[in-house]
Amino acid sequence: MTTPTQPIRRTEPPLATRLRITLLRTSRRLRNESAGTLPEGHLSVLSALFTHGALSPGELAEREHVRPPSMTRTLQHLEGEGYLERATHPTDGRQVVISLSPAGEEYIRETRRRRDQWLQRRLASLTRDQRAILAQAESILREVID
Amino acid sequence: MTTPTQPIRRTEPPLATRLRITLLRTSRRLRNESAGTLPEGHLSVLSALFTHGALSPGELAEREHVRPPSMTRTLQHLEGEGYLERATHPTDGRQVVISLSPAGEEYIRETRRRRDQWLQRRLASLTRDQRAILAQAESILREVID
DNA sequence: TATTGTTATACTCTATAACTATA
DNA sequence: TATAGTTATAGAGTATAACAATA
Repeated sequence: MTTPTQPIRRTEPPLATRLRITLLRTSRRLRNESAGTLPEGHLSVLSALFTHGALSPGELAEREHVRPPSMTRTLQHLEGEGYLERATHPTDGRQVVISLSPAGEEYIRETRRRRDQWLQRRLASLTRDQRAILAQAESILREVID
Repeated sequence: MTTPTQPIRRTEPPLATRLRITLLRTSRRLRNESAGTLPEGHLSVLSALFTHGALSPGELAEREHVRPPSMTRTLQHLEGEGYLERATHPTDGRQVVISLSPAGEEYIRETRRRRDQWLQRRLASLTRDQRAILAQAESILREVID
């Protein structure tokens, strides 16, 4: 039993809708590419340390939008895997200073390398003009989402 | 103690790297927009039912890349919240047919509406030419990631 | 007394293994 | 005997509450 009064959709969805679908689909695929089996939240901690240098557990918890006890456990795991180094703050004995170990730095570099490669393989078939459009679109998007 | 031999980076990163950063950042923001507090995996189930119509638990498990017992629990929760309807297969008594309730359909519609609105607000300040570039970029990206 | 971080404990989501019902 | 789904149980990850150490 069909519904003959319902017309087949011919109009293109709005730009925001098209972007939502394609951006979320692309990011899902990108996130699958990784240097190992660390969950996304743990990877995100390594990434923050890679980008911003040494941070305290409290700063990491706030930045990653998790509670301090959750960050404690995440850091314990990452330290056990050898991805982190831990030091005491030079002047404030309460604080702990977390930084990436060489292995942690390599993990994040390798993950980014793999994600870039995944994308690059898909961009390889494009023309110069198509790449230019993607480059311009990236700049536009980066501007408006900040 | 600085490293004076290390030059400040002046060159633009490659296109794939720029896209990776901006697409992942945008998708993270988009995923924050939702009609409620359902976790991403549950939302994804509603979305699959919205797009593909009625599906069995087994089909949903495969499509969502989770194991059948996990899907059973997800469906139990979503059914308890009133987002699903459950029926027995007309010819195969073993199978269960899952479909969206009106509330489930509204949940997914509202989530998509909010995400589109979030994006739309950010696209509002763009020129016609900038929108055209985003539209072309979306088509290009959609082609290459499929 | 306030702040930083950890430990204790519970809840959620997912997994593997074992079980029930139907084909 | 094989298939679809559920129940039993365990393992991650995150949360709140209580605690220890330092400012």
